[in-house]
Amino acid sequence: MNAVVPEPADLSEIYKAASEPIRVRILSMLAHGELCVCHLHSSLEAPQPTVSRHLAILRAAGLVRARRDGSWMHYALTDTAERWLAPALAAWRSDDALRRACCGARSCT
Amino acid sequence: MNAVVPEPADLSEIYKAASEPIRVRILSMLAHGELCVCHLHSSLEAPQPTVSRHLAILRAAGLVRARRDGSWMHYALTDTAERWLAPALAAWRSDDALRRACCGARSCT
DNA sequence: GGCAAATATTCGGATATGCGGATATCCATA
DNA sequence: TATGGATATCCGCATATCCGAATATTTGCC
Repeated sequence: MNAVVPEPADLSEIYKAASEPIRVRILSMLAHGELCVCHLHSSLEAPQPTVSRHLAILRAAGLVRARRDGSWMHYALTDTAERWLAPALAAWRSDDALRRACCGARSCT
Repeated sequence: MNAVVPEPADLSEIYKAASEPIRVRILSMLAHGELCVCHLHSSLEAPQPTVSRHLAILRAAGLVRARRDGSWMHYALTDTAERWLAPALAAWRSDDALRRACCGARSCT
């Protein structure tokens, strides 16, 4: 039920969706490429419902899309996010140390 | 008392400050260059206290700086805004029709 | 000093947002 | 069909945000 990715009507809606620390970290991680929720969940060290809720907000804003693969959901940036946010996220990432933590010995892709 | 422009600690704080339609329009107009409040006020067709409050939010986030010139206050983007937002604002502006309305016969710079 | 224009701040109420915890749903496998 | 892992949604509460209206502050000028 999420085939159609809405295009935000206003740049402020894009920024509102990105205006939360966990959501910026999610977007920043996804700027590397597609990731499954368990990846995000363990890397962010945030409760799973919290991560899921933030992903839903990003999805509703048209910034990420979901792809089901068995029981896993893989999330990736949409073209909208690539266009309006990815340049800043890429520049931001280099100042940051987010992406070191990852899901360790987990078996998810 | 606003000489020191704070550097936001997190990209999400920048986006939060930009996550409101009027504030995006203000930032977009300032991307052309410095403007006085009366300019913004009449162009936006928003009440003056509303504009002033949004400018204070942008100032607290380190996205704009103020310069006094007589009774007028001129606002401009900071380097932070130029770096993290201006490219998107410039691209967005071309899709938009904001900057047509201006203060008409007003005498302010 | 007193006035008027430009700008900023405060106050109160309506609305929105984020979070933790509990629970529901979806899917693969036995 | 039953079970367990992965993910999503619902509920209730605390907090944050926005707006309009009123008021305060700053500045230039007489």
